Amino acid sequence: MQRPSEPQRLTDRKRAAIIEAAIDEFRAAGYEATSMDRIAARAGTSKRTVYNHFPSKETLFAEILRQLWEASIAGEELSYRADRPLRDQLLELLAQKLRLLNDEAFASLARVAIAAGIHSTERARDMVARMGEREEGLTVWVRAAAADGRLKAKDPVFASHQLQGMVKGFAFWPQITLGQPPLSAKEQKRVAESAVDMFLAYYA
Amino acid sequence: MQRPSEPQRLTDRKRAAIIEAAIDEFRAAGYEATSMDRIAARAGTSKRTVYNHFPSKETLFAEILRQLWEASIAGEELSYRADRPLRDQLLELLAQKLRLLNDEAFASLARVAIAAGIHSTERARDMVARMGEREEGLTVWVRAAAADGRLKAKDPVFASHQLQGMVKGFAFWPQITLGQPPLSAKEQKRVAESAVDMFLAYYA
DNA sequence: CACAAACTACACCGCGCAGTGTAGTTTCAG
DNA sequence: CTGAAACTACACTGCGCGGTGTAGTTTGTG
Repeated sequence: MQRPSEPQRLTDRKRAAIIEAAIDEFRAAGYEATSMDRIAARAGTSKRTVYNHFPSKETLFAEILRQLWEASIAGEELSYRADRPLRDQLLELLAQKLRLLNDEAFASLARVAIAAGIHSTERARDMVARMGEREEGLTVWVRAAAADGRLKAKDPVFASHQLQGMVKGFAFWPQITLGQPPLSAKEQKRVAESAVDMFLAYYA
Repeated sequence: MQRPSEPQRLTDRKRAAIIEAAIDEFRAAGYEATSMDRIAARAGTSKRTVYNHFPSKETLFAEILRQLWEASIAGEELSYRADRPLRDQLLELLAQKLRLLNDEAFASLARVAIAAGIHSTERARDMVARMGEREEGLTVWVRAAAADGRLKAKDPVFASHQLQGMVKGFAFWPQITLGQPPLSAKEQKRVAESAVDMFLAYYA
């Protein structure tokens, strides 16, 4: 028996190496500027092997996006609890969100996906659908708290987007679009607490 | 005498046509995927003429960025007034901001610039500097209001980023990265009012 | 109207890329 | 140990790109 992280079969190792190399290259240079020759070289395989695994650059790219997406949605859902303070629950929710946003795997996905989506309308459509699901965590919580009478948010989707906007403005967009460094633990705490307090000052 | 929008000299008309075509092409396909042949064709000139005006694709691209940037900073500054309600002033500030975010010229710049900056670190550095200035309008207002004792924002930069985050989460990032349609006047109003009220509930 | 400046068509170069075909070598399960 | 499956090196095609050079035409000013 072998650990799945180190596959025994040569073909699996090669495939993994190709995907890893492709992630690095696409992330560093984007879709257009990345060549299959470079990917093959970095993966330590022949170009032919790359094409034996993936029929085209487009296919390989799609697989990368799929893998990164799956890697990024490992987080578990936190559900509303009527017996706990709103502030504590929201802070936990945001902490989870910030953990995701600061995760390098997720950031890679976002950069590559956004870069790809900016130009290709159809690719952008794919993203819209997927992103929608991911936002749900916070939204359902807000909806539950509102239904419980503890938040006066008439539109949970709107309210949760407001809250997320405040966080992403510090912890996501600058890192994705301007290559800024991720937030430190201290900064994360500050951003989350301030956002939650402002949110509750208005909606509680 | 001739209107500057329709230059008389052939060479000026050609140059303008090239720039216009380049904006369209770069916006539609990004830097890498746009070819000089296509730009020339769309501009209705020969490729040689393009190269007579701009020594390289890179130069042309830089000029596009410069032009779009200048077109986008037409807005005048609104300064803090001690004799007016905070809410009214903030709403005006945000309305101005939303007007800019919804402006097609600005959106074009942002899309092209972000697409360019995502991969090239040096290009991203340029953007950081420029964007910084642009944010200043709201920040100086917050600082003034805080100095006047009407806002308890200890960190004006942080507070103004929070406010902007809420707005951009609806009116900027979805449009830039996911190709979503701009906000209607009604939606803009809602976003601005809700953001300002939340902001004041916390900081006033 | 002459003439310089600008534009055009077009051929051309070198390059790197996506993708293929082939002939030979390595891997590894039965 | 055998043999199929997988990998490798490498040569090659076709294409589009950025950029240049040239010879001839158009434009518009003095």
